[in-house]
Amino acid sequence: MDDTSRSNRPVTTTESSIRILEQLKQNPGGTLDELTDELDLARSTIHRHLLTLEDNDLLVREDGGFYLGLRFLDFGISARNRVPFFDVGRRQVDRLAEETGEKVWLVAKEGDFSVHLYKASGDSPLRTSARVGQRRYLHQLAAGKAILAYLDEEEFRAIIDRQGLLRMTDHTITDADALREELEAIRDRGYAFNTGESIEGLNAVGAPIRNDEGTPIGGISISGPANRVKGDYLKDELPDKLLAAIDEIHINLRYSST
Amino acid sequence: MDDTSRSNRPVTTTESSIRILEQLKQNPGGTLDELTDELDLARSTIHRHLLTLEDNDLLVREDGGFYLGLRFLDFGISARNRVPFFDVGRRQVDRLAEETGEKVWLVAKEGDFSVHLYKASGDSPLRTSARVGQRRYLHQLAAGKAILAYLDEEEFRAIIDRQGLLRMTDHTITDADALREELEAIRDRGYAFNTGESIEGLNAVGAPIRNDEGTPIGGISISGPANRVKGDYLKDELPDKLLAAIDEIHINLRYSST
DNA sequence: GCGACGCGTTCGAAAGATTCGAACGCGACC
DNA sequence: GGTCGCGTTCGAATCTTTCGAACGCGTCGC
Repeated sequence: MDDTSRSNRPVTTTESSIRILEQLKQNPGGTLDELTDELDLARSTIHRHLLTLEDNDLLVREDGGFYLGLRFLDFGISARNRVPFFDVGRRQVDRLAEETGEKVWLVAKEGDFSVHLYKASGDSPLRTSARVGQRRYLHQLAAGKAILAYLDEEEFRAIIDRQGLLRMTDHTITDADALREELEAIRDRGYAFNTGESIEGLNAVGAPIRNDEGTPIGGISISGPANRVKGDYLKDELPDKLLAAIDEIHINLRYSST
Repeated sequence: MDDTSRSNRPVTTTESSIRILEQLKQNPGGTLDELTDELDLARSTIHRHLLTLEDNDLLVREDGGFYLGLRFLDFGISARNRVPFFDVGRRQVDRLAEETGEKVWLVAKEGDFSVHLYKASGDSPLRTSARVGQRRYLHQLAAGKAILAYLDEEEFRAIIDRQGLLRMTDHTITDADALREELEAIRDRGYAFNTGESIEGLNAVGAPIRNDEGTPIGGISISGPANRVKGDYLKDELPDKLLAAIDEIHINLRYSST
């Protein structure tokens, strides 16, 4: 561990609280004893943290278990609303979903990850595991690869170094050089494809949302089952519609920039 | 301060972190110096907290300011998804919005408050200040009053004692006895009205969602401008539709209960 | 009706992390 | 070239967290 030796160590108390919250997110309704088993902190310590977090409405106690408080929803929605392209992006996502009938996602880049901001489902009954708020690696998403393609080399390399290229399916690109090639193709086209790279049998097109300086800050993807979303529909029709939506967003961003 | 003397004091370090986050929610993009002014903590202390929170993706640094991280969205959506009636409730809210064309809210009771979980807008262009995630006092909402009406006397009294009856408009009920009478009427009817009690010119009907034991755990409200939403439409038509939706939810809750 | 179990709660002492204030670095602006 | 704004670093003092053990209370089983 290199963090341990750093002179400006993090605030470990806060980190303990965070770890408790993370654990409760993963295991909703956990009890004090369960948390003690899982967390390598003294029972009484965890208890004090729980009391504090409860006092601050960050967690609630129900039916003999602890749960994340809905106050997180306030913080979360608040964070989302401040994403500069959220409002415009959402409108375009709704429009795309209606137009295509497919599942359309709006995502934001934050740190090394893509965060799912908003989804519109069209009328596809497709039930994926994706949920608003989730973070995903950039390399395993259509919109994510589109974002990677427009990052400067330095940041791209840093992200790959830190996060690696985790394999999700047989089609996931896990080789840095192969990814570099792919990103070049994406830059040529202006958009990215995802053919079963995150979920087997799920195809998608993605394009980046970029700020005034051209830095990618988010993206949109249109996805559907591989047996229907393929061929010209996937290669031409969807990208056309997608790019039109992205253009709209970019225009709006230019005008509304402070 | 009576908290200070309590033997089991809260974890003050965590509370400092929370206060920093609250401050950043209120004042997005704040700088270290701004936070120092506002928070009565040493600059270097706040700095260490910021680093820690940043390390944990709870906040991000952008354009020379600190912002809440999108990780909160993950926590928040996660918390919302665990509300037992959320899925069913959302479907019914969508249906009601489509049926009536009005603005429909799904709320949950958490602690002393109502939390806005989900909204469907129908086609009303009405732009209220309400947002998903926000907390409101129970006494100033239609759904909130409906919830209060079915709480046991003990909890009702405790909430009023702790929170009081804050006035929002001239029509807000701020007298405990008047509220008691109103709640009795609500119990007779099975639903509650809100006639400009939270926002001048905004009327609403609300009904409670109750668990197996009859304890209210949430609610639904249908609201619209007073000049249109009034008379028989408000008094009969909307309540009928609302109660039908609530019934649906209750039936679903019975079946899906563990 | 008695004992054991699960769960949350409380306590005091020991140790360890947080807090503080001051000083440093860096860039931008004038 | 000086100053302002902002983030960063440091070491010492102290205040708080942490720990483990014990307590209270309800519930289940016998």
